[in-house]
Amino acid sequence: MSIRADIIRGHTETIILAHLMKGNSYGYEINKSIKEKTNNRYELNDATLYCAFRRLEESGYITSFWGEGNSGARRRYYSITNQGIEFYKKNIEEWNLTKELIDKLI
Amino acid sequence: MSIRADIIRGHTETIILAHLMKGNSYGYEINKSIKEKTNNRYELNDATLYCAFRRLEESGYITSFWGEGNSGARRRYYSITNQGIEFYKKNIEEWNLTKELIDKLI
DNA sequence: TAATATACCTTATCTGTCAAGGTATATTAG
DNA sequence: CTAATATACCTTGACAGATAAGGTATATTA
Repeated sequence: MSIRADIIRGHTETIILAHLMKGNSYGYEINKSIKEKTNNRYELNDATLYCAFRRLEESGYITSFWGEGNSGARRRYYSITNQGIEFYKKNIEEWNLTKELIDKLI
Repeated sequence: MSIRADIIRGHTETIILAHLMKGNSYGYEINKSIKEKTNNRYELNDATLYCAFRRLEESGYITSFWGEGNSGARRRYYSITNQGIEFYKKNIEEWNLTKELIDKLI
Protein backbone atom coordinates (compact mmCIF):
# COMPACT_ATOMS: atom_id res chain seq x y z
CA MET A 1 0.00 0.00 0.00
CA SER A 2 1.27 3.43 -0.88
CA ILE A 3 0.23 6.92 0.14
CA ARG A 4 -1.57 9.54 -1.89
CA ALA A 5 0.20 12.81 -2.56
CA ASP A 6 -2.49 14.85 -0.84
CA ILE A 7 -1.88 13.05 2.41
CA ILE A 8 1.82 13.81 2.49
CA ARG A 9 1.36 17.25 0.98
CA GLY A 10 2.56 19.94 3.30
CA HIS A 11 5.01 17.62 5.05
CA THR A 12 7.66 17.71 2.35
CA GLU A 13 9.46 20.69 3.84
CA THR A 14 9.40 19.26 7.35
CA ILE A 15 10.77 15.94 6.10
CA ILE A 16 13.66 17.73 4.40
CA LEU A 17 14.35 19.88 7.45
CA ALA A 18 14.27 16.82 9.71
CA HIS A 19 17.05 15.31 7.63
CA LEU A 20 19.08 18.53 7.69
CA MET A 21 18.72 18.70 11.49
CA LYS A 22 21.21 15.82 11.56
CA GLY A 23 23.72 17.59 9.35
CA ASN A 24 24.23 19.04 5.90
CA SER A 25 23.04 16.93 3.01
CA TYR A 26 22.00 17.02 -0.64
CA GLY A 27 18.90 16.18 -2.62
CA TYR A 28 19.73 12.75 -3.86
CA GLU A 29 20.91 11.57 -0.47
CA ILE A 30 17.83 12.92 1.31
CA ASN A 31 15.52 11.12 -1.06
CA LYS A 32 17.42 7.86 -0.76
CA SER A 33 17.17 8.17 3.00
CA ILE A 34 13.40 8.67 2.79
CA LYS A 35 13.10 5.52 0.69
CA GLU A 36 15.18 3.53 3.14
CA LYS A 37 13.44 4.81 6.25
CA THR A 38 10.04 3.89 4.81
CA ASN A 39 11.15 0.53 3.35
CA ASN A 40 10.48 1.76 -0.19
CA ARG A 41 6.94 2.77 0.66
CA TYR A 42 7.55 6.44 0.01
CA GLU A 43 9.87 8.73 -1.85
CA LEU A 44 9.68 12.29 -3.12
CA ASN A 45 9.29 13.13 -6.76
CA ASP A 46 12.38 14.91 -8.07
CA ALA A 47 10.48 18.03 -8.96
CA THR A 48 8.77 18.10 -5.57
CA LEU A 49 12.11 17.84 -3.83
CA TYR A 50 13.88 20.57 -5.73
CA CYS A 51 10.85 22.83 -5.63
CA ALA A 52 10.82 22.49 -1.86
CA PHE A 53 14.52 23.37 -1.66
CA ARG A 54 13.80 26.60 -3.56
CA ARG A 55 10.97 27.53 -1.23
CA LEU A 56 12.96 26.73 1.88
CA GLU A 57 15.92 28.75 0.68
CA GLU A 58 13.77 31.72 -0.32
CA SER A 59 12.19 31.63 3.13
CA GLY A 60 15.61 31.64 4.77
CA TYR A 61 15.18 28.21 6.35
CA ILE A 62 18.12 26.65 4.53
CA THR A 63 21.24 27.80 2.68
CA SER A 64 23.01 25.99 -0.14
CA PHE A 65 26.50 25.59 -1.59
CA TRP A 66 28.09 23.43 -4.24
CA GLY A 67 29.99 20.49 -2.84
CA GLU A 68 33.78 20.35 -3.19
CA GLY A 69 35.62 17.36 -4.59
CA ASN A 70 35.86 16.39 -8.24
CA SER A 71 34.70 12.78 -8.11
CA GLY A 72 31.18 11.85 -9.07
CA ALA A 73 28.38 14.14 -10.17
CA ARG A 74 28.32 17.59 -8.62
CA ARG A 75 26.24 17.99 -5.48
CA ARG A 76 24.42 20.97 -4.09
CA TYR A 77 24.56 20.77 -0.32
CA TYR A 78 21.99 22.29 1.99
CA SER A 79 22.35 23.55 5.53
CA ILE A 80 19.55 24.39 7.95
CA THR A 81 19.54 27.90 9.43
CA ASN A 82 18.46 28.98 12.91
CA GLN A 83 15.20 30.19 11.43
CA GLY A 84 14.87 26.79 9.80
CA ILE A 85 15.32 25.07 13.15
CA GLU A 86 12.56 27.19 14.65
CA PHE A 87 10.31 26.46 11.69
CA TYR A 88 11.02 22.76 12.02
CA LYS A 89 10.09 22.76 15.69
CA LYS A 90 6.87 24.62 14.94
CA ASN A 91 5.99 22.07 12.28
CA ILE A 92 6.55 19.18 14.67
CA GLU A 93 4.13 20.75 17.11
CA GLU A 94 1.66 21.31 14.32
CA TRP A 95 1.97 17.68 13.27
CA ASN A 96 1.23 16.50 16.80
CA LEU A 97 -1.86 18.67 16.92
CA THR A 98 -2.91 17.49 13.47
CA LYS A 99 -2.72 13.85 14.50
CA GLU A 100 -4.86 14.58 17.51
CA LEU A 101 -7.48 16.50 15.56
CA ILE A 102 -7.74 14.10 12.64
CA ASP A 103 -7.98 11.14 15.00
CA LYS A 104 -10.94 12.90 16.56
CA LEU A 105 -12.56 13.61 13.21
CA ILE A 106 -12.22 10.38 11.29
CA MET B 1 -2.65 27.48 17.07
CA SER B 2 -4.45 26.52 13.90
CA ILE B 3 -3.60 24.13 11.11
CA ARG B 4 -2.50 24.89 7.59
CA ALA B 5 -4.71 23.78 4.74
CA ASP B 6 -1.96 21.65 3.21
CA ILE B 7 -1.78 19.54 6.32
CA ILE B 8 -5.48 18.70 6.33
CA ARG B 9 -5.65 18.48 2.55
CA GLY B 10 -6.70 15.07 1.46
CA HIS B 11 -8.54 14.34 4.70
CA THR B 12 -11.62 16.40 3.90
CA GLU B 13 -13.42 13.53 2.21
CA THR B 14 -12.60 11.09 5.00
CA ILE B 15 -13.81 13.57 7.62
CA ILE B 16 -17.12 13.93 5.81
CA LEU B 17 -17.50 10.19 5.36
CA ALA B 18 -16.70 9.61 9.03
CA HIS B 19 -19.63 11.83 9.94
CA LEU B 20 -21.95 10.09 7.49
CA MET B 21 -20.94 6.70 8.93
CA LYS B 22 -23.06 7.69 11.93
CA GLY B 23 -26.10 8.55 9.84
CA ASN B 24 -27.35 10.90 7.15
CA SER B 25 -26.46 14.54 7.54
CA TYR B 26 -26.10 17.82 5.68
CA GLY B 27 -23.30 20.30 5.01
CA TYR B 28 -23.96 22.89 7.64
CA GLU B 29 -24.39 20.29 10.38
CA ILE B 30 -21.23 18.44 9.41
CA ASN B 31 -19.18 21.61 9.55
CA LYS B 32 -20.63 22.63 12.90
CA SER B 33 -19.75 19.19 14.22
CA ILE B 34 -16.16 19.57 13.02
CA LYS B 35 -15.90 22.88 14.83
CA GLU B 36 -17.27 21.42 18.04
CA LYS B 37 -15.17 18.28 17.95
CA THR B 38 -12.00 20.34 17.52
CA ASN B 39 -12.96 23.04 20.04
CA ASN B 40 -13.07 25.67 17.31
CA ARG B 41 -9.58 24.84 16.16
CA TYR B 42 -10.68 23.67 12.76
CA GLU B 43 -13.53 24.01 10.31
CA LEU B 44 -13.95 23.52 6.59
CA ASN B 45 -14.31 26.39 4.19
CA ASP B 46 -17.76 26.36 2.60
CA ALA B 47 -16.40 25.96 -0.89
CA THR B 48 -14.13 23.14 0.20
CA LEU B 49 -17.04 21.34 1.80
CA TYR B 50 -19.43 21.57 -1.11
CA CYS B 51 -16.66 20.76 -3.59
CA ALA B 52 -15.93 17.59 -1.64
CA PHE B 53 -19.62 16.62 -1.68
CA ARG B 54 -19.61 16.88 -5.48
CA ARG B 55 -16.52 14.70 -5.78
CA LEU B 56 -17.84 12.11 -3.36
CA GLU B 57 -21.17 11.91 -5.14
CA GLU B 58 -19.55 11.68 -8.59
CA SER B 59 -17.39 8.85 -7.28
CA GLY B 60 -20.44 7.02 -5.97
CA TYR B 61 -19.38 7.24 -2.34
CA ILE B 62 -22.42 9.26 -1.24
CA THR B 63 -25.91 10.03 -2.51
CA SER B 64 -27.96 13.16 -1.83
CA PHE B 65 -31.58 14.24 -1.49
CA TRP B 66 -33.40 17.40 -0.46
CA GLY B 67 -34.67 17.30 3.08
CA GLU B 68 -38.43 17.27 3.73
CA GLY B 69 -40.15 19.67 6.08
CA ASN B 70 -40.92 23.30 5.44
CA SER B 71 -39.37 24.95 8.48
CA GLY B 72 -35.97 26.61 8.25
CA ALA B 73 -33.71 26.86 5.24
CA ARG B 74 -33.75 23.92 2.83
CA ARG B 75 -31.20 21.19 3.47
CA ARG B 76 -29.50 18.78 1.13
CA TYR B 77 -28.95 15.55 2.98
CA TYR B 78 -26.19 13.09 2.18
CA SER B 79 -26.05 9.35 2.69
CA ILE B 80 -22.97 7.14 2.51
CA THR B 81 -23.07 4.21 0.06
CA ASN B 82 -21.52 0.75 0.44
CA GLN B 83 -18.72 1.85 -1.84
CA GLY B 84 -18.31 4.88 0.39
CA ILE B 85 -17.98 2.68 3.46
CA GLU B 86 -15.25 0.67 1.75
CA PHE B 87 -13.49 3.86 0.70
CA TYR B 88 -13.73 5.19 4.24
CA LYS B 89 -12.17 2.06 5.69
CA LYS B 90 -9.35 2.20 3.15
CA ASN B 91 -8.69 5.81 4.09
CA ILE B 92 -8.51 4.99 7.77
CA GLU B 93 -5.89 2.35 7.05
CA GLU B 94 -4.02 4.82 4.90
CA TRP B 95 -4.09 7.37 7.69
CA ASN B 96 -2.65 4.89 10.17
CA LEU B 97 0.16 4.10 7.76
CA THR B 98 0.73 7.80 7.12
CA LYS B 99 1.11 8.54 10.81
CA GLU B 100 3.66 5.77 11.11
CA LEU B 101 5.68 6.90 8.11
CA ILE B 102 5.67 10.59 8.90
CA ASP B 103 6.64 9.91 12.50
CA LYS B 104 9.63 8.03 11.12
CA LEU B 105 10.55 10.83 8.74
CA ILE B 106 10.22 13.98 10.80
C1' DT C 1 30.77 -0.58 -24.86
C1' DA C 2 26.26 -0.44 -22.87
C1' DA C 3 23.73 -0.12 -18.87
C1' DT C 4 23.07 1.63 -14.50
C1' DA C 5 23.62 4.77 -10.65
C1' DT C 6 24.51 9.24 -9.22
C1' DA C 7 23.02 14.12 -9.28
C1' DC C 8 20.74 18.14 -10.66
C1' DC C 9 17.23 21.02 -13.19
C1' DT C 10 12.87 23.07 -15.91
C1' DT C 11 8.23 23.37 -17.82
C1' DA C 12 3.41 22.56 -18.20
C1' DT C 13 -0.35 20.58 -15.99
C1' DC C 14 -3.32 18.90 -12.32
C1' DT C 15 -6.13 19.29 -8.21
C1' DG C 16 -7.80 20.52 -3.56
C1' DT C 17 -8.39 24.66 -1.15
C1' DC C 18 -9.80 29.36 -0.32
C1' DA C 19 -11.45 34.22 -0.74
C1' DA C 20 -15.10 36.59 -2.14
C1' DG C 21 -19.10 36.92 -3.90
C1' DG C 22 -24.12 35.46 -4.06
C1' DT C 23 -29.34 33.73 -2.62
C1' DA C 24 -32.98 32.71 0.73
C1' DT C 25 -35.43 31.66 5.13
C1' DA C 26 -36.03 31.57 10.32
C1' DT C 27 -35.06 33.28 14.76
C1' DT C 28 -33.71 36.56 18.19
C1' DA C 29 -32.78 41.21 20.20
C1' DG C 30 -33.95 45.87 20.67
C1' DC D 1 -41.75 46.18 13.72
C1' DT D 2 -37.16 46.02 12.36
C1' DA D 3 -32.38 44.90 12.32
C1' DA D 4 -29.15 41.58 13.22
C1' DT D 5 -27.85 37.00 13.43
C1' DA D 6 -28.05 32.10 12.44
C1' DT D 7 -29.16 28.69 9.28
C1' DA D 8 -28.31 26.68 4.69
C1' DC D 9 -26.77 26.31 0.13
C1' DC D 10 -24.09 27.63 -4.10
C1' DT D 11 -20.46 29.53 -7.83
C1' DT D 12 -16.32 31.59 -9.70
C1' DG D 13 -11.51 32.68 -10.17
C1' DA D 14 -7.11 32.25 -8.31
C1' DC D 15 -3.44 30.05 -5.65
C1' DA D 16 0.11 26.76 -4.49
C1' DG D 17 2.20 22.29 -3.83
C1' DA D 18 2.81 18.06 -6.36
C1' DT D 19 3.63 15.50 -10.60
C1' DA D 20 4.78 13.80 -15.32
C1' DA D 21 7.83 14.24 -18.67
C1' DG D 22 11.41 16.08 -20.44
C1' DG D 23 16.46 17.40 -20.09
C1' DT D 24 21.99 17.50 -18.86
C1' DA D 25 26.26 15.39 -17.14
C1' DT D 26 29.58 12.24 -14.77
C1' DA D 27 31.13 7.78 -12.60
C1' DT D 28 30.80 2.96 -12.03
C1' DT D 29 29.72 -1.71 -13.25
C1' DA D 30 28.74 -5.65 -16.37
